[in-house]
Amino acid sequence: MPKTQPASKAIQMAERLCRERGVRLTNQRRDVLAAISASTRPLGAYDIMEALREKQPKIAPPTVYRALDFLQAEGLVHKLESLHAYVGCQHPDHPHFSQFLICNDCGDVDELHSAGVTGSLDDAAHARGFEPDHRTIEVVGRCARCLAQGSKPAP
Amino acid sequence: MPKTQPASKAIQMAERLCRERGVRLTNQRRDVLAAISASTRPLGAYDIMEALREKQPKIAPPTVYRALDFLQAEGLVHKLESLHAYVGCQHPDHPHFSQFLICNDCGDVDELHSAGVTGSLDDAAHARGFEPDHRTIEVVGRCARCLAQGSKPAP
DNA sequence: TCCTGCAATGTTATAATGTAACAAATCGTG
DNA sequence: CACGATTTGTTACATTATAACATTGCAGGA
Ligand SMILES: [Zn+2]
Ligand SMILES: [Zn+2]
Ligand SMILES: [Zn+2]
Ligand SMILES: [Zn+2]
Repeated sequence: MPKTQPASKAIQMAERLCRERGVRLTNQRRDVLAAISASTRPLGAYDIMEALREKQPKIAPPTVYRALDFLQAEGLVHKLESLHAYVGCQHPDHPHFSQFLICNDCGDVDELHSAGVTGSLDDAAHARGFEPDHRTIEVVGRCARCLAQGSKPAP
Repeated sequence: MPKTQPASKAIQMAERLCRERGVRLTNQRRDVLAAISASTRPLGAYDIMEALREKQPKIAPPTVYRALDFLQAEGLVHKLESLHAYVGCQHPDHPHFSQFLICNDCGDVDELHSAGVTGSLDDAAHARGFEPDHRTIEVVGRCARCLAQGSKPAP
């Protein structure tokens, strides 16, 4: 199951959340979210720019990065630090901390929300007197499907 | 305690480990490790290049990145993905998975080795049929010292 | 309605990080 | 020394991200 949520659903959800929060999901921001949501893979900022270039031939990096900043702040997309790429959040309607499973073979990304992981990490931090703010938790390996078939479907 | 290990100790340890493993800690690699170990903060690749420029005025990026690749492969340095920077490993003499606590105020980095964190993360991954290979676990927040004094000692 | 202030976007240029490709030097070994 | 393999040098370029300032668009009040 490469994607759990169709792009249109993600947009509808984002519309609703932004309305409720009194923030503006502008056309730019919606288009960037749509590009990310339409992809089965994480997209880099410049990939997104290419995707938007049809509608906006003159689009430039700051436009994309600004939209990404907004979408991240609203919890609508997450950045994968180890890939320099962005994915849509699967549960933007409630706050959460995520962990990401990134398949080395097929490139699929799975978003987890394990309370145990976050809890043990925060415990370890608190034991050093450290107060966590933002967490980056990413695991690279092989997904169930690729382990099963032992091939590399999408290089 | 910004650093637990003096630079000279880190070099000695690296010398020993590389000898035991039959790999070569060349001058380049030692110099890069020394630069990282001498710093109380994570260094970017270009920071390292600047640090080496005294001895080697003509040094270029590939030289630094190659040394970093070697040092990472040997577990002598770790990369902090969220900072695009590198730190020396505090326990290079035995294999381990690390977690990093990164202070937003003073920039200090603490390397943890919590079996609980790694265990719960691997459990969560296995529950999805995922086989972990490499883990990136970084927490940004405020360290004990900065929480205590409430100021920003080194901006 | 029209002004006005702020948020958002456009635009240009550049910074920061990282790699490809090939040549030259160096090292260990027979 | 000759050889192959590893390491380093060198040049050029690719990728990711931001600074700075101009312009546009939207909302709320006079
Ligand atoms: Zn999420
Ligand atoms: Zn896979
Ligand atoms: Zn370590
Ligand atoms: Zn601190």
